Amino acid sequence: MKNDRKRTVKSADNLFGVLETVHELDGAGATTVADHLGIAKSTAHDHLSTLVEHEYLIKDGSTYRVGLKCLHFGVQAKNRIELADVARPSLEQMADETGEIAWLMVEEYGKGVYLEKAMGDRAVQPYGELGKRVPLQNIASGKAILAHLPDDRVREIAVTHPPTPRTEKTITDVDELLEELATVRERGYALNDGETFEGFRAVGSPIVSDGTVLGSIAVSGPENRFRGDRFTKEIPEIVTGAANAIELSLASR
Amino acid sequence: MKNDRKRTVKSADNLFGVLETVHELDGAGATTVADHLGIAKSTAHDHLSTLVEHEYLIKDGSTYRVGLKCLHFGVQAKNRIELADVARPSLEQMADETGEIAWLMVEEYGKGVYLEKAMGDRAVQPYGELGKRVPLQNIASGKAILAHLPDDRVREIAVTHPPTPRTEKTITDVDELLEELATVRERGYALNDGETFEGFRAVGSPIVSDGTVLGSIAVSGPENRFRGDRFTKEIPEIVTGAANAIELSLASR
DNA sequence: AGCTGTATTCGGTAGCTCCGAACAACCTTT
DNA sequence: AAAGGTTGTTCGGAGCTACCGAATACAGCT
Repeated sequence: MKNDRKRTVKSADNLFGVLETVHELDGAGATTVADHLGIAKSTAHDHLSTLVEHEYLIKDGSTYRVGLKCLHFGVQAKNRIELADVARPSLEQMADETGEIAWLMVEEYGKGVYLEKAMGDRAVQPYGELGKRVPLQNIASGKAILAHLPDDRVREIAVTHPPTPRTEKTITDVDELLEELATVRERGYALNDGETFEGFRAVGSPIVSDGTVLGSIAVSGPENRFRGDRFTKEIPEIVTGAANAIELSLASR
Repeated sequence: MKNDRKRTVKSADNLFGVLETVHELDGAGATTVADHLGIAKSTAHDHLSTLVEHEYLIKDGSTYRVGLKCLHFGVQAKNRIELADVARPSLEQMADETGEIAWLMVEEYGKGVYLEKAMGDRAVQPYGELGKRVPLQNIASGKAILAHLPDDRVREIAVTHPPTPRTEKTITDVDELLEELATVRERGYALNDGETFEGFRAVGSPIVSDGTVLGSIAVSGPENRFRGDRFTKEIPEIVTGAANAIELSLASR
């Protein structure tokens, strides 16, 4: 009934809950955290103190903030991903050629993680941030990745991480999604037409090696610079070209 | 006697212990972790499972590795530090002018954290990595920071985080350290003459604003390129110049 | 001074953590 | 292919602790 859950350390729920709350709110006090998690103030306080003692949080007056300790963990994980190194020059080239922002994304636990970015000279940044974890289904780079995962995994992800419908264009139906993914697979790139933010578009392409998808790259920008041939031909060509270049560099090592 | 420790969540010791062990060993299994921490295999296993459930670790066959979840936490903490943004151009300029590596460091919990780096065209990287936490006393950037902290705080740090003597030049005596810090304060920059690695030198300068030290910048490289006037005049001038530029940009916002 | 929101302390018990020992899975070795 | 070694994993239970609630201590208002 309720105890089919694995044998885990229960206090970790609260411990990480507190840490993640402080992160989410970008700094918070004991009461705020307690309310946010529905636990007693005193419990929140115990956990906050614990996290300070272990140097994961910093106490700034009476608000707590996340410290830098996690940075090294994340960087280590990122450094292990060969793709991040290899993709860097291609990302910069894409940013240069288009003037927009270029992103590198990988999948982890059914979510997309932004690993690298390169800013073009006209780049605006309305969404996304290094390390941010986002649903895969309603963004170009996410769909590029999903297109190369088995159907049942896609369904699983769609169920466990339903996207918050942000605009009326957000895809919510799984079958509709799978259909679009087939198209993506066929033509080699994915589009985001205002599904995340109104007036915001993107083109993404997967990085595939030995039949498995390692991640994806994408270029995004405002709709007025992403229309007509530029949206359906020029930029897709740049992005798929860059993806191919990355795949080649990966193969030759 | 032993219970003057604050009221904290005890299982966090093991939980973070396990996480940090996996990080330190760059991937490990249950037995390795258990031995490393001196706890029961089963306990290590429970905690590893817990960390996987919370998506902080990734299970790769039978070894566990740190995942990307922490990346966002660290990036948030870093983004909050205005200095990181402001220093970037100056770091790149230093790297260009010297051809070596330029670093930005801040202090947290008595340790130095590498926040940014810029690579010159001859740069070699023998030490340090983004987010890495190192003792402050035996590196140029660390001493630059310490020089602007109150003496008793320096003593406290020296006691709680004694540096592992890596070469015979490593300073271990606190009074000797304080004396050197006075010199640093006076001339405006700190030196590292093979104290961390044999044959490796560095020049560092603090970033001070309103009388408090926010962090430091440094340039490091092999001894054969860091000698004579270049080590005692040229590079110090570049570094202190860059530090001043950063302090000015910080003041005008 | 009073009031209203915070953070923080602390006693006590329901419930969890941790160990040890058994089991399982996977290898080398013979 | 069986034996032996190494690892990961499961599970019962004793002892400790995480959690709540109530009390207390601040801090900033009016």
